[in-house]
Amino acid sequence: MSEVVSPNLAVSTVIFRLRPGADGTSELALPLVRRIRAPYEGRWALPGGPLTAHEDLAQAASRTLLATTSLQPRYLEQLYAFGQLDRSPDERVVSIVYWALVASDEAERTIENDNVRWFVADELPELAFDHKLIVEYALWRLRTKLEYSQIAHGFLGETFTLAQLREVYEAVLQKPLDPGNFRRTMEGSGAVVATGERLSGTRHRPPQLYKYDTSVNPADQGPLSHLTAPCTLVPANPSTTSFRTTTHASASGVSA
Amino acid sequence: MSEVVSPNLAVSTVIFRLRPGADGTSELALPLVRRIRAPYEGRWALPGGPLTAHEDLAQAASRTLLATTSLQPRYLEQLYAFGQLDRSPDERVVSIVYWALVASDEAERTIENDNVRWFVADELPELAFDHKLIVEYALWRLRTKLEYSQIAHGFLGETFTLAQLREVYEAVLQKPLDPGNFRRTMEGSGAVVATGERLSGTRHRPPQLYKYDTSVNPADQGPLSHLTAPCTLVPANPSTTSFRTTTHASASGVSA
DNA sequence: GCAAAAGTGTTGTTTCTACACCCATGT
DNA sequence: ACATGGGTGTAGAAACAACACTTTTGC
Repeated sequence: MSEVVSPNLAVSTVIFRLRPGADGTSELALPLVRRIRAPYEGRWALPGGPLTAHEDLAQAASRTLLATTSLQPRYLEQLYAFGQLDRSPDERVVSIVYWALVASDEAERTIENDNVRWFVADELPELAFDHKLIVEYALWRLRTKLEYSQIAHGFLGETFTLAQLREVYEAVLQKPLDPGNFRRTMEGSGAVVATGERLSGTRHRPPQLYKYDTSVNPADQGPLSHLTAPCTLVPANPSTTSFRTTTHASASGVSA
Repeated sequence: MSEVVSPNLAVSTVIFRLRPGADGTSELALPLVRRIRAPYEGRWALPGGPLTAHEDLAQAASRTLLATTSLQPRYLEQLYAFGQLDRSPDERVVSIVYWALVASDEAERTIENDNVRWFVADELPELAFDHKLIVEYALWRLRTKLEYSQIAHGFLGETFTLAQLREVYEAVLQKPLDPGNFRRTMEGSGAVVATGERLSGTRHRPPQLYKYDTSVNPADQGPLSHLTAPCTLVPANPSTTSFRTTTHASASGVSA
């Protein structure tokens, strides 16, 4: 109803994590917060809030994220600005939406309650505003970008096995991948490098641990890489997986 | 200096056209407008203006575009929202930037004067604000997207020869393409369809005229295709090239 | 030994690339 | 006839996909 010249500006974020699913594989999940005022009171919505005068857009995304869900993402990128006239029933609101990835261990720290909850990405309740459309777009971007960039490690800890990495791809793309070809592709891209350590405690041959080669930053970000993806390099917490790591460098390592 | 909670919201557009270059090939050009007030008075800047309360983001882009350069683009898509704190010296301004393509004949209608001028894309003057960065990003997007989508016809008229289409690719990607392979790729993608007409008046074998198959809309837009690219389908004006078209359907046509 | 996943090798298919060559028109 | 780009054919290279097979651990 307001006749202000400059519409209200808000920032929201679609956050993704992977969590163990029912059938042994991982499934995509995202956190929603329940609205506590009109419009759409009681409905689930994306975490977000108004942009304040002295913060960046990405800063605003991080801040509202932390405030509503207490999450700190490992990857954060702008998704799209939504400004349809009718997206909010009363006032005119333009939302600049970000999307983010968090590692599983970080996601565990969420305090879930009546107003904050993780939902499986393709079993969402009715959402407020146009948030359903926004989530669909974010999902499309995630799936598309996974195939030509190195964002997958946003879901993982500092080190990981190629099987874990493959599981990320399989969960997001929703299709099985050939382990042999996957290994070759990953090692061939140079984006991933063996640490020399191995993971023991599995009931089979201990797999090698890998980490991302941060020096390799292929041209998939564009001239805005320094602007859009400052959070890509946020170091992960030490892995809190239930496996132990041993350090007997094997002969078959790629680069020691 | 303003302490408003909601920053000012502006919309700008990076518009591209192709025009005949010095060496016989085409070159990318974009229109800039001269600023007539502080800050950056006298500097060249992207066309744009404030978002008003009763218009869409894309509408605002179209409106300001028409007002400042009297251009109507054939393709319009959101590029990015720029919101750095220091991008304007005095007030806080968040700019939602679009990028657009116009056909050559449409571009001819620009009324160039002291305050509106086309510049070759990689020979720009000093620009106001962060517009240099914005143009670089738009250029990157154009070049990237050209390779996996069907936006090239945004530069062309309703019908065109494959040589004209190839010229678009060569000018934007700045590298020569093999005519034979280009033809096969284009025909194989199904995005382009022969009209049956041919272009006469050249001093060699008359090439076939093609048009875009509008029914083919591959999944390169995402769930927002209906939202982001409403201008993609704007029909072009009848071709005003200096060639004549004849209509003798030849036997070697692909589909009549 | 057996199961199970790690890791390597191989083969056939598809796609890409370079380039040769014929075709149809204007001059 | 000849120059010029339109249009087609094709052989080699590279990338991809499917799947067999060997290795190393826990049990």
